[in-house]
Amino acid sequence: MSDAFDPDYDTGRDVVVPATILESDDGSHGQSDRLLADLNPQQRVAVEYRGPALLIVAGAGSGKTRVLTHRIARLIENNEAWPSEILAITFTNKAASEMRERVEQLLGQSAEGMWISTFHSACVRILRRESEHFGVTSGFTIYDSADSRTVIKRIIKDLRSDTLGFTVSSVAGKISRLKNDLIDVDGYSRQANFDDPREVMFVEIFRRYARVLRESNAFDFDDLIGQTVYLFRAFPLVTARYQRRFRHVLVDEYQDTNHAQYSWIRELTRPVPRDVVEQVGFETVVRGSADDGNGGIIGASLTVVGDSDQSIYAFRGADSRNIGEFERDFPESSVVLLEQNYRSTQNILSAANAVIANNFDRKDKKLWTADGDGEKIVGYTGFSGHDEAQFVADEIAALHKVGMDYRDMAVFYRTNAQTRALEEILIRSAVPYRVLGGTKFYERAEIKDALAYLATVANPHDVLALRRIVNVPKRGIGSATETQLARFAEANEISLREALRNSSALGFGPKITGAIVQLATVLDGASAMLDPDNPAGQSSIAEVLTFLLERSGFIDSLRASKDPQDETRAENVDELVAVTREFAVNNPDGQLVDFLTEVALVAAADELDDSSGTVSLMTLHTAKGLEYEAVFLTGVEEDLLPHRMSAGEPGGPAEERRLFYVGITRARKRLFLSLAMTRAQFGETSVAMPSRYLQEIPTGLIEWRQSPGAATSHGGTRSRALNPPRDRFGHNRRDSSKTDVASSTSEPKTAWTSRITSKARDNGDLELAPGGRIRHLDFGEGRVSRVTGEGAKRIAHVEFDSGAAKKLLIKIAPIEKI
DNA sequence: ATCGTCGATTTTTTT
DNA sequence: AATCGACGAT
Repeated sequence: MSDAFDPDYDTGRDVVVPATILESDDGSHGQSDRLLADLNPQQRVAVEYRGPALLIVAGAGSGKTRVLTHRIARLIENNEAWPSEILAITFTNKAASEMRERVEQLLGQSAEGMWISTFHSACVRILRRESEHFGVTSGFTIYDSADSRTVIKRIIKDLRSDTLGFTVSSVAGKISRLKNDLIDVDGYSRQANFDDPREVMFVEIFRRYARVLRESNAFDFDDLIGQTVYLFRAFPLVTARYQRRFRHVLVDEYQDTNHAQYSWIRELTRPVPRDVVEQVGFETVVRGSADDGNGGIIGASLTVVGDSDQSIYAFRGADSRNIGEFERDFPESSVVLLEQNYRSTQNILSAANAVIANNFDRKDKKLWTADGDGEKIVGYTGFSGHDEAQFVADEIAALHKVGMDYRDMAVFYRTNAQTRALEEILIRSAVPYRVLGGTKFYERAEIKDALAYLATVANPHDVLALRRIVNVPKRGIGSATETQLARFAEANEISLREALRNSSALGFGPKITGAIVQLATVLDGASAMLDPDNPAGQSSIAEVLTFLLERSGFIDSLRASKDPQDETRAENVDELVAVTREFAVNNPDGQLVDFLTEVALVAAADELDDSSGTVSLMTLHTAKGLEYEAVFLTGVEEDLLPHRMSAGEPGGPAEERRLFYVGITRARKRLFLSLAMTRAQFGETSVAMPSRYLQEIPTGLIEWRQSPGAATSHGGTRSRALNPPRDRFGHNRRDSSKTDVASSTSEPKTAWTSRITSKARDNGDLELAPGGRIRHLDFGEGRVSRVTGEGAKRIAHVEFDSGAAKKLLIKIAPIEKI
């Protein structure tokens, strides 16, 4: 995203009122009717209403994105606003790009100049522009939560605060909550009780944390919002440029905004008083409608869309009261209610309505559809998590058989840990799937290492990044050496980076000194490659990254390693280089910091690739805002949904219910609710109880393939009668006898386990290494050339003696070592 | 400084 | 089950 943005730019061009505006007063001109034609009456009001503030209460699937995009398009098409006067805030990057696309589609032109982005992206953009007002440079690093935790971990260790019961997560959570409430160290200490040693310690931790970030020229996620609010409040003249530019502010998922985000919106939509206008001395005249008639500028028009029933982020500071109190906060506001649902069948909606009705402190709202009841919700109680997973896999296969695309199906779960069983079974059942937001690509250690190299180049002050790579690959720089370097830097008041360069003065052994100086040279060399004054010209990000990876020895150490996983890691790093190239194509003017920003702000749902043709697996949180033809909501059990951890928290069970509600309302045609009677966790198996939320669904809406009661009282025998095995997947038939033999020793005498194991062979963790020989049932003997992938998805690349080269999924391929 | 082993601890959700 | 940290051996 190139930043050719200037807040003063082009808002004032429109001193002449376009003729279309005069015409539009009676709402009857032809051109824009196209934008209203396919809207219901409420949606129309939401699109056409003009006023200082509008709250659109949009039930699930009621077409809120449609309303927002049409509203924006209409503002533009009617010449009520220039594209640059629009600011639309969404929750994820995916939602933002989707909205941009749809607006462009409606307008038939590019939406250039509009800001359609997430809170965090918008804040980064503002902060980088205005960084001169802070003690940071525009090249600041963004610390993700893992980075924050690393910093906190070191502080806790240094201060030995674990003796007072401080843990990384408790401190990280508290700091995050404070920042979301716009409370900084000083603000906190003002009301802290200093008689309490824990309080004193916390203040000290908080203070050090803030200092580390400041010295590292870094912001954490929460700072991005909080510091922007601070900027808005402290520098009215700066803020006025944004307040003047953005005449129409639209916010999606308003129920998930926290206090900092709320304040951000508040500041941005404030009127600009006359004296500020005069001080700034805007060169251009403001659009007539923004003139308050007294030399000032009226506040921007604010449109928020939300549904308090879908508020599922209270745990991290989201305050759905923001939506409840909108009318009080913005006195001249209006409210539009969207209840007609265009997504799901009535059976699904009735279930959702019945469940959410149990939350008492809500405005009553009932979703309805004109599209009929549809099929019943299917319920299934498995005996174990694996049995449940098998049900999911079977139903997916059945749906696929009758023509449903894999990409139209999704499996939801409360916790990421539940993916294990699901993945195992889906692999065995040959169902193509993707896990969204599991261990993300950018969270892998080797990727974070490579990115840390880039971060040290982009931001030489970034101590965390430098410390991360100082001994990666192993250079013989252990903690002792590192501590000495840090002390040296502090004593001489130089940066750690500078200390590295001058390390020969420290009297380390020649080997270590050489390694340190070599690292400093590589980093400086990379910096030079990006120097705009470099006579050789600036290098691309990919070139810099490749330079760093090669000269530092990082990539070689991975390639030379004996650990077979390092080969995969090297491939991941190569993949990262490819990502930088792709970034350069999409962002011709993109600088290194822009790349690092983009990488830091990707969310789980952003990974979604609609064209992938696979079933999507994700947590219920990630699922918000998405929809699928068929949805499998798994693990509907007590202690899981609602989660055990939510029980103690005030409002916890209600929030969990909303989570369940969000899951239900993602489904268009088919909804499957499943649970297991026993679930493995911490490596132990415990008994699970059906979720209380299940009882809240009218019994007539669910057709139980195996009800919780039946599963308990009749053991496994009943399940097969009710749920006869379907035939599919003939490809393993030939070695089925072998599988039976292998599993017969340990197989309990219940029918349900055999349902799973007889399906496909399982080589489990068969160890294969490059160079090894194997025999394949069909292809004969061959040599393994390499092994890629991890866990259940490990793939052997085999060159068969017949000459054929094949890639085989190790877990299920009919192969054996020879 | 690095590697290996043992034991503790973990799992709620994420921009 | 799997990761992480502490500790001891090399």
